Amino acid sequence: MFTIGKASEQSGVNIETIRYYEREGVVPKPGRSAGGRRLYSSDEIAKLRFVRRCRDLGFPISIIQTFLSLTAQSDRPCGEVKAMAENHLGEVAAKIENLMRLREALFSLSKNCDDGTAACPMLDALMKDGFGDGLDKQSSR
Amino acid sequence: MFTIGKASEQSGVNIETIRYYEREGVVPKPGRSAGGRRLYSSDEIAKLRFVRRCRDLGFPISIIQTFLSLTAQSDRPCGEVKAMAENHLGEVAAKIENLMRLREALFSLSKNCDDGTAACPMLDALMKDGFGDGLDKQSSR
DNA sequence: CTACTTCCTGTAGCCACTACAGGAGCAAGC
DNA sequence: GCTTGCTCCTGTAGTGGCTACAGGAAGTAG
Repeated sequence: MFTIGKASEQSGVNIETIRYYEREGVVPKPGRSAGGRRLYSSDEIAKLRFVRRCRDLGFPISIIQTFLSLTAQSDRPCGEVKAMAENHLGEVAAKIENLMRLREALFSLSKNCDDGTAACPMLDALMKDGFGDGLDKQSSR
Repeated sequence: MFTIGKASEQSGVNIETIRYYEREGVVPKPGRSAGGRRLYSSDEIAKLRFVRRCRDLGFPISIIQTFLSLTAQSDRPCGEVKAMAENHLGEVAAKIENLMRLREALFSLSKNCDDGTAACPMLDALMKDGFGDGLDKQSSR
């Protein structure tokens, strides 16, 4: 059994984040020592690591909770998992496209700026009436 | 002079967001009608539109405030603006790279999933010990 | 026994909004 | 003048996913 510090080290999840996950019910409450400290088994640490990897892949907590309940079943319904993963993959791809359009817009705005001169053409373009209002929101968030 | 609804329409900024920007001091407080309603001039609406465009480009509010104070100066120090824009451009490019790595990871995980079968290899891979802990955080947020 | 580290709970802050609740102002039609 | 319905007002709370304290208790090394 491991204290929260060791669990954090081994799972790669921040201590505060582990407690947050516990509060939110993402992972089950661990046992406690006589002095009231959390004690994690290797299995519980594996679960934390799983959550972190899913977060690194950009899955939201709500999806990860579904994943966790699926991993708890002896048969792991692959179809559902695949569908959610591919849906997320689509979102990631869309985000990439948006960001690439954004990058182009930023690039063409900034390349007109000559260093050092007054009357910045980039700010002017953003102030003007007709300029590109076609960028998607959410793109960079 | 325009009420907040018209200002919202013309600037593309949500009504609630306009009030939020006012509270936060992003844009100056507008005048009021006898009945206490906000009244916006065309200039103030242009400022709101400027903020929205910058947000669409992914600039954080703090940077936009700097932009606004720069546009208020008669000479607009282009060097500074360009530096901030290029810095942001770098961040966007980094985000794209991270997301592309993410997309690859998601793709290779999900393509091993055959629909319908039990024992999902994707979930297995994420549970296992040795699997890729090399993905960057923040990448999809 | 002391100093130091790790842990505990609870709360507040981050970003940039968004979503109410409960009330007031205002324009058009009758 | 009165009603209907729309827009607007303030203030507060919620979103996601953490992160950062404050103030105290437990454990450990010398």
